[in-house]
Amino acid sequence: MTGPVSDEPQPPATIYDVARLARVSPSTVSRALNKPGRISAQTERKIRAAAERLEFEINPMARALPTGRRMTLALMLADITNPVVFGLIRGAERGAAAAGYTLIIAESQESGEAELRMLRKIQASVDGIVLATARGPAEPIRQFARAKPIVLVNRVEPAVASIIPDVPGGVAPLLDHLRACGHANVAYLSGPAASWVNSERWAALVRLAPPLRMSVFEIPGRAPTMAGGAEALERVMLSPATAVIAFNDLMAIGLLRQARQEKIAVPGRLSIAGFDNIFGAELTTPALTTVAAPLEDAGARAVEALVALIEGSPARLPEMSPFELRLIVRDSTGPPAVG
Amino acid sequence: MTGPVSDEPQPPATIYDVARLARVSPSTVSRALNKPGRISAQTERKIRAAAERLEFEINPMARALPTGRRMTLALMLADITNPVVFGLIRGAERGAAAAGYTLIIAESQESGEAELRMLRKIQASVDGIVLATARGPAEPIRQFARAKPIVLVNRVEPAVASIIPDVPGGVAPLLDHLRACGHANVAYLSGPAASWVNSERWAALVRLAPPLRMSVFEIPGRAPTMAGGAEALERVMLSPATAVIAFNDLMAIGLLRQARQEKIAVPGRLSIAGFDNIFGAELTTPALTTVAAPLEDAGARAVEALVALIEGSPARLPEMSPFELRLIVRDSTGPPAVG
DNA sequence: CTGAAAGCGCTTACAG
DNA sequence: CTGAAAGCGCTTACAG
Repeated sequence: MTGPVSDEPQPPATIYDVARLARVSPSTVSRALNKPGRISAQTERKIRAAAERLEFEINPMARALPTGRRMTLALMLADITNPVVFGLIRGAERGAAAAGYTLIIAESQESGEAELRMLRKIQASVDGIVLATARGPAEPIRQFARAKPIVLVNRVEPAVASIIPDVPGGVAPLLDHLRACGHANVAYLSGPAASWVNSERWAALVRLAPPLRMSVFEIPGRAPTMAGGAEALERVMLSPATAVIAFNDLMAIGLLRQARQEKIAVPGRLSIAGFDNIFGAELTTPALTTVAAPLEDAGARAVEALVALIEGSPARLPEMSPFELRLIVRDSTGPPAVG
Repeated sequence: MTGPVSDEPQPPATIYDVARLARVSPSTVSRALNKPGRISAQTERKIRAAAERLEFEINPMARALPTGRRMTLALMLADITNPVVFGLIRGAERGAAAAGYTLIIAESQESGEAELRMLRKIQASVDGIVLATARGPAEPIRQFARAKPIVLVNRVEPAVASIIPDVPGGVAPLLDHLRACGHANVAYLSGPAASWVNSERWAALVRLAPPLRMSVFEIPGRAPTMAGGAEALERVMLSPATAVIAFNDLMAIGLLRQARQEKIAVPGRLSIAGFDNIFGAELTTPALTTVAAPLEDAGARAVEALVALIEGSPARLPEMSPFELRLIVRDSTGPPAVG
């Protein structure tokens, strides 16, 4: 009396329905669907046929309860509207799908407190978390990592798995390029103080500039956005800089457009470079010189590492080599005009 | 013997832990946390204090089982890398957070089959689905909508809630603008055949062009991407068109850049317009004329409607007025050069 | 290889 | 207002 599958809405089939149709016990259905091979071939066939007929899909919530495995991962971002995160999202999404996990996206809105709140809230819903642009203090993050698999992107904390860029490897060629163009005074238009990448980039500049006989100084950005970049123009023009390295492409584009609007020649009067190579960086006039990061790849690798952490031996952190940065020279950098 | 909260990783507290600490039964804890007011104020205070002390966070999977409420929504997209979806994602994310739901993002990769597969897969994990760029056939979608709350964006199906743009309201001003510039032959560089918006735009052109004494014809796009737009240039130049309306900004930008590369004057020889006003549309040279859609707002409204469907009376569909489109004239459209 | 039973962490009629 | 009990849909030792 199971009846044919009708067109009318029906509650989704459970393993009990499948069991009844296949004339076995629910436990056997569970085994057949989870560990193929541990069951007689014939029984398994019967069960699969029944499951198919009833369009059975396992209820992930019900499975999660006894096993603790939610088959869900979270990607935590500081700001989902920044184009830089698209690659990360796409890569993480692909990686999660490949490993059979569902991905949820969470946003901290550039706030360390919101970050912690979200972390706490989603904790019970996910098996692990990729913390892509952590802004919060170190201690809570470390504690979280002890309780639940976490992979950091663009940040390092002792005893927490992380995947980071080879920052000096990206900054050096950029600085070389600017030096070769003839720049001696370079401003760094900085990003969020809580950003690890921001500090690292500044540190790399400080270390690499002197040997090249270049001066560097920081112009603090108000926000890592186009508006933040545009606002900085005034201070840039007051400074001795002939070239600006911005924390990210968004700021670089904002600065570049503001300069164009004020008839300041780019790159003649001011060379401008960014980081990330976001969508849009090649669309500006002049097209933006930038340091590209393989973010999609990084997102995928972060998820892979996370899955390894979840499914593997909890003892040791996965090995992760830094990802390579690549200088893309376009038209927004060049020799300073003389005079 | 509950002991102080230690720094070491501990399994998350359950309502049983809270109950023990507060010296009440688990049922009372559940009530106190879910329906404040139905419990004596004193007991409730005790329970809240205990919950706080243990950093209790309700286990959403466990709650979902008896209630069927997962507090999770899905946003289903055709392509997560298209910048046009960012607004949608952001709006949906905000809407979901505001209503206390978690959002998961799913991607169909422009395939109707993958769409159905994903739909089936996530069904048990979510309370409802925003289907933002449905590409699949109508019947399965309608069936799904009968079993589970669904809100369509950019598509209509009988008896399924949906939120759509006022397409003619966006196409008309664009056509007027091109007519005023002096264009008589306009090509429509089309998008995916399965896209409702694509058909509607074409339909609007067909209806609105003749009264303006304009000719329109379709040039089929291979893909709704920059590459798809670039590829179309050859056929555009073979045609009598002096202006092209592209299915979306991505295609318009691809076409525009290809034209620039081949030294074809934009807008002199070819005026180009797109739809959506994505990030990047104002960065091109010339800046792109486009029809902007309030996608963030649409995403938020779609989620609101979905939540209404989930929590409200299941009988009637929420009323939803179409969202307004707005022509943004920039520099990629203008009078055709004579000769 | 297969089944009966207990349990995952909640909620909610049902009593009191 | 509060508690004991049953049940949500699974999984997994434990027997056989």
